[in-house]
Amino acid sequence: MPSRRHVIADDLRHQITSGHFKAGERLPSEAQLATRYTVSTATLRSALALLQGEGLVEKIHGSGNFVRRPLRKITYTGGGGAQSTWTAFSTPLRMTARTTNIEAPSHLTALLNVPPRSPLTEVLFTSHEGKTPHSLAHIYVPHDLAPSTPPLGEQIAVNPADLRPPLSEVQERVSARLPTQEEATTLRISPSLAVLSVTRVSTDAAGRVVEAALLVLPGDRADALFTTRFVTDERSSKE
Amino acid sequence: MPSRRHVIADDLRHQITSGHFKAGERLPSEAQLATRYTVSTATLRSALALLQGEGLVEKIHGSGNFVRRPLRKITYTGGGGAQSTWTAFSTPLRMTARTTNIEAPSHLTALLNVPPRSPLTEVLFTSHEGKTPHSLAHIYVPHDLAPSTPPLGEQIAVNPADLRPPLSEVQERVSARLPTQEEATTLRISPSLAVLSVTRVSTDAAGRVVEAALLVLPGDRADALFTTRFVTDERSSKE
DNA sequence: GAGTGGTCTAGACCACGAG
DNA sequence: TCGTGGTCTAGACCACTCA
Repeated sequence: MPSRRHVIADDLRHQITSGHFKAGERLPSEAQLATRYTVSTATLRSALALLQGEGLVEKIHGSGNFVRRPLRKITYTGGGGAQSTWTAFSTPLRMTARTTNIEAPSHLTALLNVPPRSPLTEVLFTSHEGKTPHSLAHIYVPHDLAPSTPPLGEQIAVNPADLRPPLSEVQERVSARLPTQEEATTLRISPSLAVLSVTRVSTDAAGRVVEAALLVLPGDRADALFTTRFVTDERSSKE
Repeated sequence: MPSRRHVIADDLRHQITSGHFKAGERLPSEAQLATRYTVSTATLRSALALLQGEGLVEKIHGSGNFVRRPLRKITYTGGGGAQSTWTAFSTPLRMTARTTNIEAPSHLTALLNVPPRSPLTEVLFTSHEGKTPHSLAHIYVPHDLAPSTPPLGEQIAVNPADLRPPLSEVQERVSARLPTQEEATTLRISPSLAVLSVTRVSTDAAGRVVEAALLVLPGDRADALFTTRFVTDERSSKE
């Protein structure tokens, strides 16, 4: 049984995908739409909430509902061996980085395998496409391993594969969840739009954790790709 | 500025995590809770919606709101080299499988690299812990490669690593999104609880796609783990 | 200040579940 | 049948944005 909000959401979705409402454009106000569909504002808002969860609409308090600009999909390449953590794009992403020295908070000591309040270098990365934020990364490196020259915008920070004593292992834990309020604000996404969260821990040959990275990617415009190749000898070496 | 629904959600969350409301228990009816907190039912429901998105509460139409039983977290191990797609658990998971022969629908031909309407064997897997569904998997295998003895409940179906001509590559694409209505129903999760979606494509040495698997895991009780080890010789061979 | 979305109310009626 | 959650209304008032 189709509820009104679904019917309205379907109609609006069609008008958006068919180009009747263009990318970046402001939709009519909720009051106008409610009148047009002869529903109450509450019902209309719940229809918009559906589209918001799909990443089609962005609500901006005080100014309106906007058709979300469909951004280039980004793919995070796992395995730690890529040239850069972010794959290359035809349109280069603009990156901003902020480096801080902190003392390891409790939730990081286990991850980095360091004593509490060890000195760390934290790098906060944000990638943008145009004006829209695209992804978020917190990277933590033990202070004595941090590069003296802070990395610039070309690639995402610490790139352990090339710069460092050889890594022995990169472990990436991927999960799906809703964004925290802070993440939703920074990424300018709906609190109801799922994000992909990647926790990457890189270990060197000595077993020391060289880097921990916490990445947050909006679910509608990013995914992660992991490729495993097998040795095609008779010894199918793995593990 | 804390809204009422957040205050209520915080309070209920605390009562759940502190054990005042126990796992599996039914909460007071929405009308009762609304009275207790002196808010309208709409406000109370929006508070419950927050908890639902966190996976703390399960709503069952017609019978009540229940504290969701915190299930064992499952970890999907990537890389295709694990003994079974699902790692072992102290409490074994119950698996149910349903095998069907179908003709490749359009959205699969590209994935499997086969002509339209090729014969495929589809295996639909559901894992359960107790009575609660835990994960969902659609596995597609070209019909002539399908094992004659349908796989049983111990491990997830087609396990290419051991049974088959050696694989050359396993590619896993991971994304985060909200569940479809069907997935939400099957997994008995809230439509607002993010799921982790894994598309795994296994290729053999001849470049033929041997298996495609579409996995859906509830975000609050599953994550995926990818481990990459590097050769610790002087030749840091990768790529 | 005018217009927008955000929160909330106090109801009504419908659909589902279990006894 | 009865109690539950699901949908919806027609407002009110508040908070934010922008000219």
